[in-house]
Amino acid sequence: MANEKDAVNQIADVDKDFAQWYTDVVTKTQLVDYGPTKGSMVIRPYGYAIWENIQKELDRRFKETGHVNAYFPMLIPLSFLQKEKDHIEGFAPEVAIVTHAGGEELAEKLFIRPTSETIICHMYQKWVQSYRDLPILINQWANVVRWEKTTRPFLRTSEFLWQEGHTLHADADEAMEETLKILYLYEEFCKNILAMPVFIGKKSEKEKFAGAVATYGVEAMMRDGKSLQSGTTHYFGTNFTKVFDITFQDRDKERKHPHESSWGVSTRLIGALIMAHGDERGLCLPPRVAPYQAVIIPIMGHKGGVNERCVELKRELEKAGIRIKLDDSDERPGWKFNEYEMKGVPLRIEIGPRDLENGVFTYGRRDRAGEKFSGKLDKASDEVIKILDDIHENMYAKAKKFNDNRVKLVKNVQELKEAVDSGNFVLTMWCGDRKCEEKVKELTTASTRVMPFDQKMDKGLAAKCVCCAKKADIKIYFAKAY
RNA sequence: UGAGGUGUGGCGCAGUUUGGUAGCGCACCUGGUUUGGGACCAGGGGGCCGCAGGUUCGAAUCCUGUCACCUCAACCA
Repeated sequence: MANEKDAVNQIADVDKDFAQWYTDVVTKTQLVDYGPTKGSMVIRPYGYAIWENIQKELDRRFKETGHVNAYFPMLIPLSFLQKEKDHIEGFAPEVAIVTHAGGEELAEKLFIRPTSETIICHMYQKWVQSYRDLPILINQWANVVRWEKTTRPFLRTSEFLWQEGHTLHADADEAMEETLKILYLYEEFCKNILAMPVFIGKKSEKEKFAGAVATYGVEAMMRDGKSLQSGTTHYFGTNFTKVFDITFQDRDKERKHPHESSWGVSTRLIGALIMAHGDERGLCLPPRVAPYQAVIIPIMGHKGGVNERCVELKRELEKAGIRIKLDDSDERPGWKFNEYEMKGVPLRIEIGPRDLENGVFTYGRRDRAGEKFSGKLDKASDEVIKILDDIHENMYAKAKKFNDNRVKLVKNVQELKEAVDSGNFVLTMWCGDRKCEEKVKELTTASTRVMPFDQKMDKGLAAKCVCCAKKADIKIYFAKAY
């Protein structure tokens, strides 16, 4: 941890050293701290509160679309991992294995879930007999462990928190519909809750999940122009249901394998919103997930009933459903202004003797730092709700504009390289050959992100592959990725 | 895994080249004055220098090993 009380002067310049800025911000605002084992992080209360708000909003959406929550074990027999060939190849290198327990070596070793397809399919096999048992629409909130070579708080840690939905359907169409439904749900969530515009679409064969038939991605642009995969949904077909021998008897009396979908987002979303909205002052939290949506700072609190009025206002705003903090500590106001800006609190309310005389509150918005505004004290809760919504809209609009300005249409590898090197996504045409994808990666370090659903030809593009210049009809985003 | 860097009170760092009683700023504690963009005065507490060996009369400093973290690259959900 950095100096926790005098940190704002110590965060790196966001434009000069973005990586250091990120590390500084996540530690100095007390979102997170490093754990004692390799790549582990402690999510501190200020960071965990964001996760709780994300959970609340997502969970409500899952339930509204018919899903239920369950919990499966973290330790899984090693043999389960080996059933699906691509799955084991994809995950084996990063799986942690438990070999001893109870003071003895285990007869069958256990692995710590890096994801739960195997254990969940094992259980589904017992639960599914008839078409009447379908669909199964289960989500799980859990931790997973993946032994990564390099780690960064929220972006890639050896253990992280996520939700994973695993659904079974009687036919392919329904499973695919589910896969896309959740993809759009994630997009809507990112927009309306995180104020973060995202790029959605289908992943290339190279980038798809180990064991999936098709993978769809939610990609977010960070302010260094790199992409962060912020969520994925997968259509598994019958890949797992076959190897786990899950069958049901259908209306037509035939025994069939159900079709499966799976989808997830993780604490990486916290990293995404930090890097999408942050600036030179530190965090800038979207109001709908901010631990405190507003902070009240009394000025000369002992004078003229200022403190008392602040307490009253706090109660009033709480009653209106606003997450609010009153900071009546001994620090000076200027110190608090800077502190809460660094911590990204969307709205700062200042109340001093002068405000009380005029029946107003003075406020500062994090999305327009430096400016000051004034609102009517007797209508505070209505005003605050309006301001918070406006902050959300403004943050989204800012981010959208940023994204739009940083998507470049390119026709060859040279243009592609120049664009991604100067912090852009590119939209281009691709022939579909994996070799071209790999070559671009080798030459530019940029990888394919998603193929947007709108495949209509852009005026600025030609039907020739960005790499081999042969006929190409796939429109796709490339970007450097986290 | 490759290259580079860093480990010294809670945090940020100096001290290591040239071994000789561990220092600075912030934070913290006590008292007081303060309060509209990071206050001030006075007093005070806290570290054997990542860890393990070795050299030496003597090691934060030299040698060997080891661990952790950071950055870049590779890999990856």
